[in-house]
Amino acid sequence: MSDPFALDDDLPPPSPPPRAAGPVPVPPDAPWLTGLNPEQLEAVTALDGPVLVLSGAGTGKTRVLTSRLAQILASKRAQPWQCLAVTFTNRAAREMKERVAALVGPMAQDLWLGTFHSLCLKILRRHAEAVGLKSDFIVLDADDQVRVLKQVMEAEHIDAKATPPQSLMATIQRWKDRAQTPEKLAAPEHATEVAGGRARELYRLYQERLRALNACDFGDLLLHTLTVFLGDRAVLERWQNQFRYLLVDEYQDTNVAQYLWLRLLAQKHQNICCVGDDDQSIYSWRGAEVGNILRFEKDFPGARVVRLESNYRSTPHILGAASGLIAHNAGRLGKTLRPGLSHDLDTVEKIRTRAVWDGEAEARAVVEEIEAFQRGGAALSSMAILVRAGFQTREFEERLIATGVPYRVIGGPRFYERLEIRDAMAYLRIVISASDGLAFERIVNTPKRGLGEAALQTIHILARDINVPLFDAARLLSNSDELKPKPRKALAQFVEDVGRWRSLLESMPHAELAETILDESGYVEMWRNDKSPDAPGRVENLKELVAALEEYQSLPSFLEHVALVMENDEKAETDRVVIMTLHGAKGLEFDTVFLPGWEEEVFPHQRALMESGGQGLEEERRLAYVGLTRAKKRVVITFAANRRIYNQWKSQLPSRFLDELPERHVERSADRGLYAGGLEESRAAWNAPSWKTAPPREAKPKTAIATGARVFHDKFGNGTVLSSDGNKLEIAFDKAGTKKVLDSFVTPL
DNA sequence: GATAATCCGGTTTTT
DNA sequence: CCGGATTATC
Repeated sequence: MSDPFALDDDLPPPSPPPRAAGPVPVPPDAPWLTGLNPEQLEAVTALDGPVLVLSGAGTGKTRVLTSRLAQILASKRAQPWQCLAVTFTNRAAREMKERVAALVGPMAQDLWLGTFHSLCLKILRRHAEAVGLKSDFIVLDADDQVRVLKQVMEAEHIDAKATPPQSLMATIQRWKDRAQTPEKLAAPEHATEVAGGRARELYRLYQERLRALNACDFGDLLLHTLTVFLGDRAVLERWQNQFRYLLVDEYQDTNVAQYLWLRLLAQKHQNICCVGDDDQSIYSWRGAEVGNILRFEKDFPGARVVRLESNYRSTPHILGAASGLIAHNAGRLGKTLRPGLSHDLDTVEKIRTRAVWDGEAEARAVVEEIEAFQRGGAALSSMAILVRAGFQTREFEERLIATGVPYRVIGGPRFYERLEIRDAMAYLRIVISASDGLAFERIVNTPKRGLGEAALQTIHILARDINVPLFDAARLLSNSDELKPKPRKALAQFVEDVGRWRSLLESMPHAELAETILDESGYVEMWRNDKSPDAPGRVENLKELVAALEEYQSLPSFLEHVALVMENDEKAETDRVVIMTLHGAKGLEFDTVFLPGWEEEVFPHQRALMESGGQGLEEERRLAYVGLTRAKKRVVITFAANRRIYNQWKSQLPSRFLDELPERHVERSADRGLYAGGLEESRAAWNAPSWKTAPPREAKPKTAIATGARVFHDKFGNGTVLSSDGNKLEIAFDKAGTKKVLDSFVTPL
């Protein structure tokens, strides 16, 4: 395999950093410099040349980043637009922008500050032609990506069962993460593993298809930008010259493509400052390379390394527990978190572990504690339940609902990823841009207009033959007699509708236009008539979408925003407990953190354990470290002796991580009848037969179902049997109408 | 082309 | 065992 870090192009040796034209000394009492500890001060003021900041959890890395930006600007080393600051999430970007603005004022507006993807998009818009795109190319989200790939696979007669498009997509993403274009993708060894050896070819075809659609996916934003830089020295130099100072947040999460991107841009001035923590690297499964931290000193010779080890967030017990745990990982860069604040060890709580009987008892225990803290005056929003995986949230939700404690689950399907929202946006897209083939496909027969596979195919063939967008092909077909009268009429109606909406683009306010489109297309109507239980919610969401539109200048600017910012803007906070995954919690902090489910195969997760080489386990351990270090005051870890997984009872073994917590920082307890201890004790207890058997399921007597009987169906609810034919029943359901159903799907009432 | 039955998988997730 | 996605059937 070729070295993914090798760049095709021979880059010029870095020229010595040019003397900045008269940097100005910054007074040491500048507001962003006061109160910094010596290491922080060094990280903030070492402006010239490469700097690597190894920043442990809670050591003030955001403070360092924002202060450093303020320092660069105040020293007049660069104008705001000559500074590039990169984050991974929009949330982090927003926070940084706000905090810099607080220090330097409106100048912050002109910084190049954003996520890798948004910055790449900004750059790529100017050089799109160099990679075969027009500058108004669209950015596909995950859903559209898979749909495109699926089409490619179908055209190539790839068996979708042997190779699910999803998994090939994941493979391609990983290639893109490592900056492997189809051409560069070295060894055939990759290509042979997946899709019957044709993965590489499919990758190439997928890229071709994207280009034909004038579209790119998230990975392409980076990859294309790299291609542009490498393909045109003048362009590269233009950007290298502009960005005199680079700052990178969460550096341990960068993938190879992002790393190369940074290295290219920093080559000229060498003023790059990366902030990261190898112990918080928890995204290797999506291409992040912790190794980028290790490479830094090699690729930027003479780099200054600053370690931030004073923790201003957590108590000494929490830090001790977290440090003791993470010490079990091999190959760390090695940092020690020290308490940066003074604590009275007599009053500070040890972290607590608690053994409980099962998941229900766990939820009860945690919620009881939450209520107790609340009675003690703690805000609910100061407490969080951090789970390993999404399925764990349910029992907590149930318990919180039962006790009436307000809560909020972070994560889950996001607003702009919902089916109805994506459909609605496809309508907006096709109105704005007739050439948006994906949008056309998505809604041409939604709601149903009687345009089936046959009609779609005719449109596709014509579009391909005369090389026009699908919508134009549709227009031509609606005036010809290629199609049968019915679909032809439906298509003509659709084309006319879109044309009418398009003519309103200029004259009608865009939110109103969107409302009109959703109304006249019958799309809202479709959901109003839908009897499924989530239909009313979808209608609500569509209303919300229209409301959200008001906030934007125009439809295109709205769609551009949505392409990159797929987050929910949650409304103003009432006081609620948060439930979220450990991954989602990175970068946040809470007074009290509950860490449930510390059991072997739950956490560390089974799949991580199966991976070879212990890499998976180490990442799980880092995840545990992230969890512990979210807490300011106290941590409560729980683990259950029994857990129902996929509705099957299993007896659980306490997580090995429990044994890795240093005893002096931990207070262990167990609910009545349970062992408090670690692995050894519970191994003995494990085989006790008492809890291995789940209560046997009630056997259902098989009764014949007679005409007129009342029955229940999982999907359709209660109904009355009208007639039967062998094992087939015709049933009039109370809510869902009359259906034909097999008797095995209903139960007599 | 719509609807019902069957199959399959079942961590983490941003952009 | 539950649900989403695919397949099978009318």
